[in-house]
Amino acid sequence: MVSNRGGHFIESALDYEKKWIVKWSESKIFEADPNPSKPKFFICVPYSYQNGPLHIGHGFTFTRGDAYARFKRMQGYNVLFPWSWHWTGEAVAGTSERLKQGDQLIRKVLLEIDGVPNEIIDKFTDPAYISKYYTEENRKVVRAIGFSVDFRREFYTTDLHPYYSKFITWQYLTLKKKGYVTMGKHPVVWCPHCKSATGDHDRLIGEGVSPEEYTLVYFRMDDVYLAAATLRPETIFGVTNIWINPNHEYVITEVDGKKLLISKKAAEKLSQQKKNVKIISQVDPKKIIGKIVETPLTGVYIPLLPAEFVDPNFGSGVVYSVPGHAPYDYAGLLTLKKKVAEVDEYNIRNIVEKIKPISIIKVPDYGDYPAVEIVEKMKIADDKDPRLEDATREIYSKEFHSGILKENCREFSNQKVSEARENVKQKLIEEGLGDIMWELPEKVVCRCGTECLVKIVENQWFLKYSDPEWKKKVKEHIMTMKIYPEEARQWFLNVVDWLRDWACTRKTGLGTKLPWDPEWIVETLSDSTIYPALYTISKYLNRGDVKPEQLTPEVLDYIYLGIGDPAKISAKNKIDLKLLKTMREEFLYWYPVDMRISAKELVPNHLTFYLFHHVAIFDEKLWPRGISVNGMITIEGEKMSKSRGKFIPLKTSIIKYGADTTRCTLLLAAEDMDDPDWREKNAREVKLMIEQFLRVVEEVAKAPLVDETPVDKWLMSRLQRRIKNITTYMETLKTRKACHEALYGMYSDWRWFLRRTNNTISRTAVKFIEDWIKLLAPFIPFTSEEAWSILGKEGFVSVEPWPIVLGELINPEAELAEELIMKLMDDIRSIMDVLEKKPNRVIVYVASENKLELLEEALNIIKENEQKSLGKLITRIMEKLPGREKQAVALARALLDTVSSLISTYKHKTIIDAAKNEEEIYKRAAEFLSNELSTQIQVFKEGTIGLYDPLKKAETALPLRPGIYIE
RNA sequence: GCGGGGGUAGCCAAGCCUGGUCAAAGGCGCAGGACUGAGGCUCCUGUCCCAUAGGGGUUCGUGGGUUCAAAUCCCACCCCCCGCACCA
Repeated sequence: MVSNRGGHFIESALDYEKKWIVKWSESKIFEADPNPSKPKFFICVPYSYQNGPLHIGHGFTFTRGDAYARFKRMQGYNVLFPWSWHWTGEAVAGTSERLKQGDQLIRKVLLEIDGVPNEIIDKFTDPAYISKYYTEENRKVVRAIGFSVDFRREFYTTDLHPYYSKFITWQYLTLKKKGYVTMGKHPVVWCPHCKSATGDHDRLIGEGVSPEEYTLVYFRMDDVYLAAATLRPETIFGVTNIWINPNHEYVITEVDGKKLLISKKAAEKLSQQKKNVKIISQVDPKKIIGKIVETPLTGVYIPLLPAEFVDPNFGSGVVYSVPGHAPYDYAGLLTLKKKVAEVDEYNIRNIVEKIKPISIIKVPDYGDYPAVEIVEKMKIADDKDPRLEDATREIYSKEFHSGILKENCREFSNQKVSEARENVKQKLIEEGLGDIMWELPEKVVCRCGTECLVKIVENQWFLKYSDPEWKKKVKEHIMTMKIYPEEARQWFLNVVDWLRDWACTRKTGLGTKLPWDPEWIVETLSDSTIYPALYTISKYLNRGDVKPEQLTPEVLDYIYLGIGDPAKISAKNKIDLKLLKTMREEFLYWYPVDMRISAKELVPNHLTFYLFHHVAIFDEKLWPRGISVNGMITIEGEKMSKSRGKFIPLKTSIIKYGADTTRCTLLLAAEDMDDPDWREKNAREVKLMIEQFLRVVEEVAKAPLVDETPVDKWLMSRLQRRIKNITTYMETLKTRKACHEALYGMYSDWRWFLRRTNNTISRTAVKFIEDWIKLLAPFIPFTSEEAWSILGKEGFVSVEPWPIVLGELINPEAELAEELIMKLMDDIRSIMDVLEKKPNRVIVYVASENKLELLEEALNIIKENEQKSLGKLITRIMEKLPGREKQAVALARALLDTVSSLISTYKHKTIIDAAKNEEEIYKRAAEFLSNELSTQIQVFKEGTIGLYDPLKKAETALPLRPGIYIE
């Protein structure tokens, strides 16, 4: 067990961050034990592979998880947020191997990017040491960034860990028992030199290339079959001849009792894919040119012709020719017809002349012979033209997606090309006239420099994800889960559909041995599916209450499945009965997992496997309840890459900016499945904002308080809206919006408040600040704790109750009044801008009472028929204000604008009341406005006797839209 | 190719599901002003084009369509990112 010692903190940028790490740790507030009086919430993130330092990409996902955990904790849930480390896999072993071989590049990356100290790097030749080293390092980072983890439950994977492998052993025995693990074979990209599968990361050339399935089609020539490899077996109805390359070596081999004629290279390849491949004899290809062979299924006799475009290193080195539908084949014929000498040498002139394309596929946009058409259209003259690749791709794709076999295709006639392909293949194999051959579509070269080929690995263990019943259960469960964002749900469903059996064992690397076949190790993605269940009991194991060897399958059967008699199990395994029952209860208390948060790259693999395994093993009510996925980090707009230096360890940004700034910058970077972009500039801005927040709190803490200010009601009302929004956003994992509103939204309200009160702070305003601190606590917990203590509060804000909306404090009247003031200020300003001169004074004319009816009219009209409201309102205005017909249109439009902007936020009555109080509202704000605008503001009501109104602006006044005169 | 996501003003990035309140939130950058010994920080104002009274014009990848009304709905197209298996 990796020790759980504290005290080794990395240097954070900020002293107060270090302080709170210690306080949290000492107070144990994040350690979670079952508490029947509280609702539980189990949240987790996938553990990270320990082959390098945690980087800001991890930071993004994990901070979302932590923010959510903190939010739920403040909401009163008993939150379990555990942590562990993934050691399983082959990559670390690869690093060790490369280091042993003296690979300077890997050494450089380890030293310079990962920051491994020079004096210990030689120990990295031991894979286990690497994972151990990073686990120790990364634990410090997890603490430093303030994740609210219950560290008592920590573990790491593989059989290097005393009890993890016991858990995996139980898991695989259970899966096997239920029939979800089967044995089979599968093709892999293989290095003949290294004698191992060559994964993407182990390749010099050919990243992303995977084996493709070709069909071998057998053309009989006496007792030998020419085995042509094709991606399009359905085209054998259009075959006119066979191509071989006369300038290369061909052999006759015996495969499964049949004699096949293929290129020498193909025979070597095939020997990796089939048992008992024997080379019987060499064949001189020149000597068989012109011979006639029999087509399978149709029995048609066709000739064997020479073609240089046939690559003997690809496929079987034998190609059957379909000139009507394959551009290469048609071009091959054209070429051959021009090579008079060669044709005569083989004495095949007669044969060649007679060959005509055969049309077998109907396809839109083309006639009977698409290959002929495209070759002619592109003016391709011979089979060496590189554009044949494009032509082939075009025809291939077109025919696959929209082609239908014609009447001359026997029982396959009228089938879609996409269906017929599979059917013809099956038929050929059934009849013993075909087989499957795997081939790499592009060259792949192993890191060792050897060219790779495809090998069929035998006796491989698979997880049977193809099982339709299993799939069905998983899909049904996906339909009922909480998935954020919603778009991910369809993705999951697609993945389940598409998933094939998964090779779940490996021969090399770190991991846990397959219990019934210990020469295999359970593969990395397959040993990390239901481990959240282990968290529920791991604290007892870490404490030594249960010894690893006591974790037998029957003990785990009881804890996780409730199978067996606890008394007997207790006696047999010498586990205290009470403890055994406690573990069962604790598992049932925490399970299921309520929320798992991860990057979207894990949707097609880990997260889906996670669902499959839970569905396979546990009772339905223990299946995962929620998943949230997020995007993947880019750095300054570019993809993360160690070799290009686009890599920022979390530790680096914590040291540079502090933990809270790092957290907040990440959270603000993206939402849903969008990819967050880390920009140093953003981090600097966020840091300033956090400092500003702390300054605000300090000022409030010192400020003399008044009992009340006129905008308190407004402030409290705004606060309620903010609480509501932030809470809703958090509930749906909209962490960016939530964090943004908590930081910037709250700040903008606070600024307006200070402006309006001329920096006077009331007791109510302190309440606003308190809630602000709480609302920020999930995102910037260190700063929030610090702020909480600056305010003189006891305890930890991390465990304070989350603010709830107090309905009685929602005050639309107050909000609308402020909105009117802002609007008036804007209007006055925009006029001042146009005037471009310093005004002496501004007079505001509030509409007279008799215009209130117009407002009401406008509200009703909009409500009832939004379509012709303008016309109606114009009519009403003309009735109401006779003699003002000229202005009616403008007035109506202005009124409608004003009203329609308010109607969605405020109730009818609120708007009317505000209009009634309009004069009062402006008069109360007159001093404020005068200061803001640096001029004298006077407020009068339209119709006041002796009103000073040189521009007749009072007449233009409408309710909620006063007339303005500037001089 | 298949599947998923996306293209919004100088940049980043909301809005799109539930059409009108959108010239379009917020942040940055830039400009002006306040504060300051000066700066930094902070605060205010402006930042598509035109306009000497709160106005008008043209914008949300491209092209069509639906609608009284479209960044928002529908169709087609172009472009970008991610995953596609034995790799964590």
